[in-house]
Amino acid sequence: MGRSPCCDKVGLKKGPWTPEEDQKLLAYIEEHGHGSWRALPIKAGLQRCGKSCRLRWTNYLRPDIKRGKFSLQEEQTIIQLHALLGNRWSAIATHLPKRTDNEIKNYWNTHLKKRLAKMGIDPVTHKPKNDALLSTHDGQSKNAANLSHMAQWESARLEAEARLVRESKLRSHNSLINQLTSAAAAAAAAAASTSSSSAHQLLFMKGQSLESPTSTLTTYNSENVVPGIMPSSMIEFVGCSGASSGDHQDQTAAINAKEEGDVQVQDWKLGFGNVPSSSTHFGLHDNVTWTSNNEQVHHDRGIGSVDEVADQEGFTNLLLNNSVDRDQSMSDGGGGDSENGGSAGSDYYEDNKNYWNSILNLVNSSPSHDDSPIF
DNA sequence: AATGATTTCAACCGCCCACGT
DNA sequence: TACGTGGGCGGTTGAAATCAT
Repeated sequence: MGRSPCCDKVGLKKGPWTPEEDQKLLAYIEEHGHGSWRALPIKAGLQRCGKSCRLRWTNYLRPDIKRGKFSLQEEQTIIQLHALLGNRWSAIATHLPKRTDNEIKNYWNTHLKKRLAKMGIDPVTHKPKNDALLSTHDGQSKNAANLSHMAQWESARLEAEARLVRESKLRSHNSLINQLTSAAAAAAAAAASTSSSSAHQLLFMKGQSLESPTSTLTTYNSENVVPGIMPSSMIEFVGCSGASSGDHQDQTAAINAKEEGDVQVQDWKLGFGNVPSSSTHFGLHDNVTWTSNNEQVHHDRGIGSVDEVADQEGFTNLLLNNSVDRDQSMSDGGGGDSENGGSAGSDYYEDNKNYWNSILNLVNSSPSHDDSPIF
């Protein structure tokens, strides 16, 4: 049906905001709240359209915005949530308090996307570009069935969880939560009973809902489709709130990770099997302090070439690290082989477990309960 | 120091959805 | 049910900053 412009563009200012305009907007909102964005500019004495005012407020002037460099934890969260949610920046932003969707989007496009690409990971699908790596291990077929079941089950569950988080922000209907959870479980059980022959394909479920084995869940919302599932061993979410308190050494190891270093694909390949947990320690703690809110305070330091390498490795290894947060919640999936298992298949399975668990932790630790809007 | 290339990010644009009438 | 409106979202743009030569 088309849409009329949000405002009459004639005579309205565009482009960068001046400090005076910022001050007017801030003062007005602080006193009155934004109310109707369309009506706001006139009331506030601004020659801007309401949409521009809203954007300026939400992306820049809002007092609860954290600006500046993204921490490693934030980077990991973005990457994992992007694997889960795709380019749904606002949904991702709900898991990163004080960061705006616009900022996250920009950071993804300018930093993380390129970094993943350099690591040999397709930033769109979160699949390794050379996924032959995944199919040549002896003994892997033994785990394929379990993996596919687990992947399907978790995918279904994650869809429900992600949905749940969003819904809970809009309204707190516990009954809906129960419905979604049970629906996810039921659908997943049905999906698992029809597992295909290719665990590989199931693990890396494509972005289209038609290709998703969990598409049965879309009865309640088609947008829940998981757009891309990252190879599970690639990323271990170290800093999720449920298990982060003891991991500051690992976190600090890669803080200040220098962007666009020479990330070796070999690193990724290595990590796909076994990454020694000790490899994530670089002893850079001196340069970072942590607040009680788990936020980092960066101290100035020169980053020499050695540091750059170490930092980049830190980022890489934190992405690849599979040593943290062993979780028992998936005990029905893999027959109990431990992290000490030597076979590539076992590691592969274990890594999947960790990846899914980390995302579950991430979703479960959603900040949705404490980030109420100011206005 | 000058210049061109590249990167960053604030801001805009157009589309979509929810809601009211 | 159809339509109008407001708000939100994701993609894109372009000026400014930074880097490389």
